[in-house]
Amino acid sequence: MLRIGELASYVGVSTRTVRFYHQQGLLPEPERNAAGYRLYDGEAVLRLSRIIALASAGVPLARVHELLDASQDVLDAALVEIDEGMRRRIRALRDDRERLRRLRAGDALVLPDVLVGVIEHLRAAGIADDVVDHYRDAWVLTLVVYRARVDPWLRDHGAPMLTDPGYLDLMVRTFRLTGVELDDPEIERLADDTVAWMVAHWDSFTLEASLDHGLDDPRANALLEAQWADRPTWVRVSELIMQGLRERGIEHPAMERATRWTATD
Amino acid sequence: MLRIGELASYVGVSTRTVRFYHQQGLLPEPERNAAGYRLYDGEAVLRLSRIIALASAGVPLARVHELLDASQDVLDAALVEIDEGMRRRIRALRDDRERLRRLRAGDALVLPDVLVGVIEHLRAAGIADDVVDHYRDAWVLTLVVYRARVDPWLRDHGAPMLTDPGYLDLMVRTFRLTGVELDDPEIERLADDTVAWMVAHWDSFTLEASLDHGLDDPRANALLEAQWADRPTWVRVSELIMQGLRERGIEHPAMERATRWTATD
DNA sequence: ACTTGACCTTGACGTGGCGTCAACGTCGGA
DNA sequence: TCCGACGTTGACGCCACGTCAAGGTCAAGT
Repeated sequence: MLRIGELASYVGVSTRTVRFYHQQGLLPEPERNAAGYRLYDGEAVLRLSRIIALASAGVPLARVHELLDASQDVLDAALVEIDEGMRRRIRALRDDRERLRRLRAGDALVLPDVLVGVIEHLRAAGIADDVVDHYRDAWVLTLVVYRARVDPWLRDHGAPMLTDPGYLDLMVRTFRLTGVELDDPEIERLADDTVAWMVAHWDSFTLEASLDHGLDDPRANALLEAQWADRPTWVRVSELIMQGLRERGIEHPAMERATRWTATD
Repeated sequence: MLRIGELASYVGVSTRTVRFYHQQGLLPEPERNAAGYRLYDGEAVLRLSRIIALASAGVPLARVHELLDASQDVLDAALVEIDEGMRRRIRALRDDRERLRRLRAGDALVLPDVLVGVIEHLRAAGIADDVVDHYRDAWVLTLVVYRARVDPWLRDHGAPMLTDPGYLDLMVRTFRLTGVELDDPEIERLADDTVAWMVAHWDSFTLEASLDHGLDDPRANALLEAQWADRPTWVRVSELIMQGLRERGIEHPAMERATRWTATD
């Protein structure tokens, strides 16, 4: 007859675990010797082995309880279901791991690939880290509050724009302006060039669709605008772009918001 | 400014989670309105997003706490380590799942493939389920108490024996004897044939090595013998085989144990 | 002005599968 | 006889929240 420590070491668990299984009613309490020590036989070893086999496969103890005395058919059906659950858990873990990988590649937060590309481009172009961080944070905020509306916009309009080399150049120029005086002549040149780029490309991804993001939650917008408030040069560029577009006869109700976003994106 | 419910729904967690993060010091307590409601700004959204990004990737909150204000280098190093941990967890889950799969194929307990094959052969040969179960349980017990010594034995000697069609026939005949009278003439015939098989095959996997399992823990052996005690025909076959081997001049200190095991295996 | 119903507050307890004391009794070998 | 390893029960701890309970507040509609 085995004592609890021997039993436990045979099947590779702790004595605490064995006693816990007794307490849960999974393993019947065996006979005791005069001192109150538990004494186990081969049957206990077998039952405990079955419990461990199921539990170590991730089956919750409550299910183990049901399955120990179930028929083979019930057991088989349950095992299929448990296997499916494990498959899902593995996939979830793999997804987590993939997110983690992109969390490294994608600058410590999970952003769509196209934005990660933009951010890397800006860093490679020598834009200061804190400036890029600020831009990244603006996107994170936007995605947090508008994920459902931004995802399709990014796919349909943002991606072609944000991967266009000409537009990326304009962005780099915008970011280089951070902190300069508001009457710097480059600001006006940049706004003009951006308007020119937009006009040249707007046939390909129609104006209205690209401008109307549908970002219409006032509370959320207040958050987002606060994020831009301490970047006056960017705001100035936006205003000039908006003005330039109006001069060319382009108007839209969502334009004020839209130009702010497309210009500094 | 956002209230806690808006903040929580933006980032996709419960209000309880946000309050919990406050309690843990992960997220600073924001200002309150006159009624005591928490009011959040964009910075809180960003910090909470970072927490969620890490936590939902499986990083323990204690680590999240460290990493939130860590340098990029420290963060990167930690993420590599966390990724490694996730890789291990995924592999462990996959192993569990594989064990679960074999737990179904392998008769509700995890046995080496060669034994699963034997058990399936016995079932296919029409041996009653409870008899096969008993045999399987004997193996489970053996593996539980002698895993380290049985695994190499199985690999070197058990596997060739237990996959030999002639030996499998002898096993089927042994199992068919379960429950017959001890003076049934088939018992003696079977013992003779088994001795003949052993003598014919013993050159190929030397006698001593195959007989000496090294199963020398008396407490464990008592368990195992109890498992055989209620199968008198099997024990009788063992004795006759041992006797037959002795008549042919084959002796070994471990023989009594060994023959019991090889004969009824 | 009043109601309604959704939201907010703090605090306490529950979850699962054990780990880890604490405070004590027993066993086996030197 | 003594020591150290082992056994007993009971209670609390862990993690990341979920879920009441017992109230107070807010915004919209009547």
